[in-house]
Amino acid sequence: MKFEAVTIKDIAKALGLSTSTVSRALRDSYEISPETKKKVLEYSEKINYRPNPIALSLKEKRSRSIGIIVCEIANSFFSQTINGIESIAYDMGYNVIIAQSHESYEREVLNVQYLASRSIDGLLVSVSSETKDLEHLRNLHDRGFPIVFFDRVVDEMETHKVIVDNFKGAYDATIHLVQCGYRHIAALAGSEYLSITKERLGGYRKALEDSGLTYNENYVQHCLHGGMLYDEVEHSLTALLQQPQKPDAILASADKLTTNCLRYFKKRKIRVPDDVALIGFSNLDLTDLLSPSLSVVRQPAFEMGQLSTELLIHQIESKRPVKEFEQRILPPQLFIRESTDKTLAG
Amino acid sequence: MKFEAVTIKDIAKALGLSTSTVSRALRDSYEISPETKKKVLEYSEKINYRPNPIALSLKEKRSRSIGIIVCEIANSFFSQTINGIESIAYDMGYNVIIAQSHESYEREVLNVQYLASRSIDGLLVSVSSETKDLEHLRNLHDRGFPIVFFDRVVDEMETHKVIVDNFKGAYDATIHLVQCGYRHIAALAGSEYLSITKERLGGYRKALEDSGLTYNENYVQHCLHGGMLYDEVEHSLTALLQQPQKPDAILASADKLTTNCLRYFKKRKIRVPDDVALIGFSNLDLTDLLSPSLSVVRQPAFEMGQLSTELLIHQIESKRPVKEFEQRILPPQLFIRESTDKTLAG
DNA sequence: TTTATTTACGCAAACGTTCCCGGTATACAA
DNA sequence: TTGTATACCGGGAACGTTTGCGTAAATAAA
Repeated sequence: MKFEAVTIKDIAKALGLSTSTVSRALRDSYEISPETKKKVLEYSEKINYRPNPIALSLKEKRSRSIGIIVCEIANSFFSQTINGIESIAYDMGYNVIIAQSHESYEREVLNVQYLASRSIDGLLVSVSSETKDLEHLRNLHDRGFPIVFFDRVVDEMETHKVIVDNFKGAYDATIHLVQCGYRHIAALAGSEYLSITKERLGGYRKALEDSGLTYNENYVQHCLHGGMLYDEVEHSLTALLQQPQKPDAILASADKLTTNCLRYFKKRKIRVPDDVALIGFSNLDLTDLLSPSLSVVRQPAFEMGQLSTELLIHQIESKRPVKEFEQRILPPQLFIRESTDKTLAG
Repeated sequence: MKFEAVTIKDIAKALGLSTSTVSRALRDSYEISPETKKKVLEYSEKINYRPNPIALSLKEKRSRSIGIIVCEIANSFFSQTINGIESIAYDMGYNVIIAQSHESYEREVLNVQYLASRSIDGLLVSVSSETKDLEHLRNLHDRGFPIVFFDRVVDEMETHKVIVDNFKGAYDATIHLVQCGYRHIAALAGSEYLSITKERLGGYRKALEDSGLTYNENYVQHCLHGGMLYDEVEHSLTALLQQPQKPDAILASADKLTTNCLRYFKKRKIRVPDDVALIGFSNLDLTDLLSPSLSVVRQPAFEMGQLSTELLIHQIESKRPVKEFEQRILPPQLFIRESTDKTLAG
């Protein structure tokens, strides 16, 4: 079933004008008499004329749409980011096309190719946790295609990047644990390939050292899929709890990691924070309703989306190739709740 | 910054052929000799030729993209539905453009116009909770534009519809409450305009009557924004708890309604289920981790997305106008946990 | 050898829009 | 009367692709 829309030709025919005249009348050109303009405007209003964006795209060699690649939209952080992206994009006359990698490198590559072939004007990317090789993106980038990374960025490419201060987030969270009296603090981290993992582990380690605690390699476990798979988390936690000196606190460095941690403890009837404390990175808006309520490091997701989009559209609309790239770092926020603070339990 | 892609003309020029020959060679037409085909294929592979979808769309009068309108992607039910939609759409060579109404009628209308003007081939809609007037959709539908409703459907329009058996979901949940011994069961419902609200309240009422309990109007409260605004929920719950006979159980008929209910009880230190039991519709995947763990009616969101998309694409690709429309009803699933079952408390 | 058929390719129109390059009609000055 | 602005409008190419039609050469049938 095709859906026939009204075109500029229909208007021209109906009014006995040429398409060029109609086009100019619609764009309010000085070359068209007021009466003709009025006729054209009224008639196109009447038959509800809408310019065909496809035809415009073909002529202008731009589609006024941008692509987004994230691992999962069913992740609070990313859905909040997307809200930020949309708010700016729609205001500036762009629409967004969202693609999910589901943390798979293969799907990420396919998505990039797919979006590129759909002639989008730019790309907003947060890489999958499996991504090591960047050829699929470098390819585009080298040809001058606008790409902005957010959250999960890569060092190897020179583009705009918008991240949260992951080092500080993890540092503050760890210091908080130390202040609460925990001395055996383990880290449950995401994929080793990810920038955020490295930065967060860096903050964790520095906080330990600054507190006079020793950094212990065996206290750090990685989950390649960032907690998407419960089994992975279970495996890592079991390993941590089998250490000669059991950890008394855990820093989880991703949303799903944090909640799956809690799920594990609940299953095993391990009490939080009495047996082990838990703090994690999370943008869920019901961490306060969990049992126990969760202490979290929260990221300004909406703002990250907005900022990334502004940078991207700015680059898209820039006349000259952009050579100077910015890296913006936004502050995380720490929320203290029952899962780390025994005095709050109740 | 524009991004120059390689076209069929470039290939033609380089190989000393006409564009038609190149085009046919690429489509493996029988009219082209094997040698020419080989040359064209090799060269276009070498320079990484990708057909321009914009040009194709213009010619074929279809964009191979479908629009989705939901209230909020940061809602588990909808993000799961979108996953289902994407899984089918991408398989069938369509991409999806997502727009959010944020439960605002005005934004829904704008989104419909925007998507329609982007020449999408079809629309997947779950209306906003404010939507009463359907002119914006009927307009398109009357002109033969493919539209499929899911979850929040409207009676007034003849199209494919995919819903969950809301009546049964609410009925089963209410019967469960009765079986647990609750006798004063209130309902916290969403917007009165929504199909799901009516259906769920219908099931609630029937279950009460079948159990020999009287349906009490004062036990039903509506929240126009479906729980998006905490204040609305607070207001409704306060009204319910001020009834002469305080309810001993509540059926919440939307995701945000359910969680905000819990938030309210937590704030007021109202114990669940001891002071009041709570069961709600929800697709969150951590209702088991809440305090107390939540009894819920869960919807097959992913399947709804898949099914809706299949129906839509089928209609888009149908040669003749589709006149016979289906309404598919999927079964909900009941999960019993601590918030209603005192024997599970722990 | 003549005629018919096949093979392999090019030309040009079309999709909807913009915009450069004209053209014509009227008005007014020389 | 001629020249020349000015105001208004149309023709047609272009964006990248597909496709109906035409046609030359090569081959097969007569």
